[in-house]
Amino acid sequence: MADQVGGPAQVVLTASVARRYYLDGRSKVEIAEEFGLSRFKVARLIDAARDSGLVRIEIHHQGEIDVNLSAHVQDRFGLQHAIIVDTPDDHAESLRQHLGRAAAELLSEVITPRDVLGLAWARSVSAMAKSLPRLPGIPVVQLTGALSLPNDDDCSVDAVRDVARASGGRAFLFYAPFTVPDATTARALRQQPEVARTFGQLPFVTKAVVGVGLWECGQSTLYDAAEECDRRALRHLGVCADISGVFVSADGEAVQTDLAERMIGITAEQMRAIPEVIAIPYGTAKAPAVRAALRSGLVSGLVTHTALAHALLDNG
Amino acid sequence: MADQVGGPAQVVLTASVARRYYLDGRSKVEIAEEFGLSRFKVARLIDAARDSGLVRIEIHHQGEIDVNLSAHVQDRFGLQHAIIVDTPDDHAESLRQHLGRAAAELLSEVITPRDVLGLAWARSVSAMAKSLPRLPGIPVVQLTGALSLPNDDDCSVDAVRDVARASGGRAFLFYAPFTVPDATTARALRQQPEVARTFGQLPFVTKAVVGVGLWECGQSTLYDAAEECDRRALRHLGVCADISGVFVSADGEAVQTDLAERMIGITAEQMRAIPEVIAIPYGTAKAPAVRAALRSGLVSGLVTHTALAHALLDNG
DNA sequence: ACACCTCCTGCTCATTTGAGCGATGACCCG
DNA sequence: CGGGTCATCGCTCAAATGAGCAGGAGGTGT
Repeated sequence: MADQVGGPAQVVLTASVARRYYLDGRSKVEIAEEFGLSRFKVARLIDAARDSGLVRIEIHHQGEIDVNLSAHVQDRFGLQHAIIVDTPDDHAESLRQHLGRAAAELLSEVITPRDVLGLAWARSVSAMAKSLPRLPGIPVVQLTGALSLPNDDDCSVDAVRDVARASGGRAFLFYAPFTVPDATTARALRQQPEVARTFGQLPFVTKAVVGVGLWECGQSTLYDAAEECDRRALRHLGVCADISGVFVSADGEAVQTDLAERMIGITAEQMRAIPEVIAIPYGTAKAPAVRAALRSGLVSGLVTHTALAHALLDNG
Repeated sequence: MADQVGGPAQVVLTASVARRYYLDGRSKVEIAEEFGLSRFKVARLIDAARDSGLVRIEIHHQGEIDVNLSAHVQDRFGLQHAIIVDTPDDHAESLRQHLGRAAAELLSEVITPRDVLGLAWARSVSAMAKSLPRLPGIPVVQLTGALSLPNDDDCSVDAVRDVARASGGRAFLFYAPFTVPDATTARALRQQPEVARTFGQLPFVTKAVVGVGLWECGQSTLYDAAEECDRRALRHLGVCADISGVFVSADGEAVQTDLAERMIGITAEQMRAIPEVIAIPYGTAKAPAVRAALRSGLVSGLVTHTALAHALLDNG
């Protein structure tokens, strides 16, 4: 990379040749004829131009997406898709909107008319649904029950309905909470026609969008909604992340929990059967949970922001 | 050039492929295998990456030389060599030093042991001589007589002697003024052994370095040294530039003058016979003279600064 | 539903390109 | 001056590449 091209005449000649080759798209043979050189000489000049740094090649997208980081993350974690949105902004609301839009673009790009779409409960999923443009007429399946938030403005049922409406496909949805007080109630709820019908579609789901939570206060809506004893119990079981209700440990293993029996939602096995699961996490604090989710192999697509991506890579 | 690559997944894929191709130097076949694509698809992705501006290729030298401008000037005026030094600085003294150094580098690059070097009188030539490193042992020939400047610190004789000493070759030099009061004296001087011997070498000179002056007050040492009647006479003859004593009009034609008979220096024909003549002009005011000199075909190499180069191109 | 239409994909063949090789020439040191 | 050393140059052959073409999928407008 040291500037070892030669004297100034050599530098100018090298630059001219490199310009013709890289910018004007001429072949080396043409250039050789034009400059009265052998094509080998031209090739060596071009090599020298690259080695010396005279020719600088940059890959940079002028949109919101950090392509280099995206590719790096995708490569590092063996993902089918990774979209890293470059936004300095770290307000949760704004972040969610940006990621939602990016995820919507990604989804509408990868979805085909033969897909069956699954949507889990998450604010980021709702944000995505809001930005989603026209989709082919595909079935949309609700993956989890609903969780009420203090300032509740979205819920998965809306998202499923909205997306199904936008696509013109069938909507498999149900009205039930994500968690219930006891396993019996959960079993009963699962027997309900709408729930059973919806969960019966799970094996056919080919693409899903989920959220990821870190099993800590304020980092998972499920955690925040759980009783203290469940919080502690799951922590003791080594739960690190919840992927829209599927619990995994820091090393990516699915964790069996009592809480799961009291939940109305997709299981780890069912999620693993889905060919492509896209997660939309945000906030650097969630890095350990996202790492766990990626290690688990349950998640094959990631839409997030630069800060979290860096956090993932720094200690990944 | 519009960003028409597709959705975010497409963008990331395109960027990954482009990175492998341009930065990692992989072949398209390798990339196709790695990504599970056809090599045609890879080629199209790479084309798209270039067209969309995702891949940006810049050619920029991190030294003093503006390679793009140099190439442009060289191309525009059909020169063998053009070196444009990028210096914001426009103090004549400093400019001369920079250009002198660049010209010295150029000369030491293009000179071969079989060359015969001619040096004209000019401050820039002296500046070059000062920066000139070791040269092969070649003969050095003085092309013109000397002109005394008010604050005289250099003269061509010194330059010739210095260069010859540095190269270890023979020095053909003489001590005579550039201009004398009458043609008879000039003829007599040309008969002098040293002068005759030196001028006898002119047909063998293969490379020469000269200065360029604009035939106006303060833009040519020859003009400044001339009598008012000569100044006017030459202006009426359409003289635009003097190339170390060779007068040319704005359209590049050599101009026959009375003054030439009273000068001890190289003629237009002799200069035209030299395969490579390098000029080292500076100062934007001289642009018309440099254009004339380039048009004349007498000068085939140019070493100058960005401002003058731009001035040349703006109205070239 | 049907035909059309456009875009996308992958093929073939001719050209371009890269890696390695021997020859030539310059340089260095005795 | 002469031998050794090194870099540079252009060639050969095989792989890589680009241009043009035909088939097919998906979308669209009656």
